[in-house]
Amino acid sequence: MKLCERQPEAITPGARMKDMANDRKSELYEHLKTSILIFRLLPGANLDEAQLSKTFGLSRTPLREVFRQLAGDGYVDIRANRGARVSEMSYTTLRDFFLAAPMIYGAILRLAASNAAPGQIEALKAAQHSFKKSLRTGSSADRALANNQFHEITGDMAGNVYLLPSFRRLLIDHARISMTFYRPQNARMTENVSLASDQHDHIIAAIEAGDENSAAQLADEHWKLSRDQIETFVMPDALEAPLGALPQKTGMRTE
Amino acid sequence: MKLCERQPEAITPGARMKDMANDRKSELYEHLKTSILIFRLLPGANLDEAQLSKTFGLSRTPLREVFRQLAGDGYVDIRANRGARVSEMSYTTLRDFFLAAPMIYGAILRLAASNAAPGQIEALKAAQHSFKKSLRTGSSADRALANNQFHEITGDMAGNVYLLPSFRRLLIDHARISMTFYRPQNARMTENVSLASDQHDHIIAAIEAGDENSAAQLADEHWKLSRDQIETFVMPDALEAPLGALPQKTGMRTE
DNA sequence: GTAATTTGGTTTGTATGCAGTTAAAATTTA
DNA sequence: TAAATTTTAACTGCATACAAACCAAATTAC
Repeated sequence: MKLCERQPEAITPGARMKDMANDRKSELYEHLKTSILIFRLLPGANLDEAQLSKTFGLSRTPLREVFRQLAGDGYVDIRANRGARVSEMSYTTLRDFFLAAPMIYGAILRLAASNAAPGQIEALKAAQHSFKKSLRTGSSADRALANNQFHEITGDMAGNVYLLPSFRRLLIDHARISMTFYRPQNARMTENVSLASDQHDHIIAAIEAGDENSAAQLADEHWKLSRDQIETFVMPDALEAPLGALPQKTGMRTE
Repeated sequence: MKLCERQPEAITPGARMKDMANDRKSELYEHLKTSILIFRLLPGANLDEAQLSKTFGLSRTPLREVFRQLAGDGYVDIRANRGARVSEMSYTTLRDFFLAAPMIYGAILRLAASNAAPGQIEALKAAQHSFKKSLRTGSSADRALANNQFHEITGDMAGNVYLLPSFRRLLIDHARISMTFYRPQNARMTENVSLASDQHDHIIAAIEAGDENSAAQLADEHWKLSRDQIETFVMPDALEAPLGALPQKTGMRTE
């Protein structure tokens, strides 16, 4: 969404040539970002400077600056003398995720409802349109990216510079976790996704009405649905285990 | 605290030469970090590549990578073709700060109490020792840095990768806000700082006991004290205004 | 005299070559 | 054959040179 050093001003035909290099840079950023979000690049994968340098027509210097930015945003880790790798997802990070997500998501949607600008609401509706389309015709990667886009906009609406870093970090792994666990064949999952889409509509309505409390409650419901979807994978129907027992896991100790 | 690409392994005499460049890099990072925290570099100030390059004996390439990292951590902003500037502190960011800080601080201290490792507790005690020393003999910059160090360690204890980005961002501006508003001549302020030190001691005790609820409550009290200190500056005694009327400001609208 | 434009100097962005480091293959040795 | 050591190839980090963009002062046009 944002490459912090470039605001997407109107591109005049004459300016297109001058911006080529900068475009290649943000192109590379977007490419790597989406590749990581949809698991085209798996956690732990090495980013090959030489190859990316060739395919994107950039020398290694600006390439490495993009790596640094991706590291700052949480997409990759940089280790001394060993290049950049896609940031890992371990069992402990999954636990961290379950602890942090409900709190941050609730706060972001609450703030979004109280701060959203008209233009942002239009952008959110457009994102929701894309999301619905991806449910009908797209791959699960399309779905994950459209969903990611929807929630990134809610983050922009909230516009709190202190909450956004954590929110963005959560969105990265939320997309990746969804890519891991989503199975369109599963009946419950397709139903859940349809429910999620409905919740998006309600979220838009709450934001448009400036209804903070409603937005916060919807955030909670939306989160719980997403959590259930993960649990549906972790504990599939065939086992016929009582799903009601699972939520305790959220608070358990792993150490 | 951390320069993400280097873990401080034991430095053998023979390895010193090899690490020189890397040391200059992390030295530069620390220098800029502390300079920004203690207002030696003011918000909006330009970072001069040429001059820093000379004074730190680094070429511009690694220098710019440090800029990128500082940008990722929230210390500076990088704008296309216009270099790096110390990140701004506006009236709206102050409002964002007041909204986000209580929530994040509470979560971090709660997690710190449940996760802290013995070595980290020792580090926290050492940091508190430095903090007390800075109260007696140090400048207000020393005090801000020691306090920052104390809270950074609590963040490490919590160890939640999704909450840390926001927590670190908050700590940056908490230090800067303190530098703005702290006046050691003011009697109430010196009393507040002494209270803060006591609270640090209680926080250490709660963490050592693994008492989550107590830690969370102390976080709340510690935050409120800090907030009062800011209010003491915003509405000084001389005006003899009812302080009880002020807390509403925390929730007011600025748009 | 004011506004627009050009020009020179400064700063930022990129490419490339070299030096240092790591990882792996090949050789030696027991 | 297995372990240890040397060699070799590939990759990462840094410095420098060059190109592009920006800014401000000076010139020109009106």
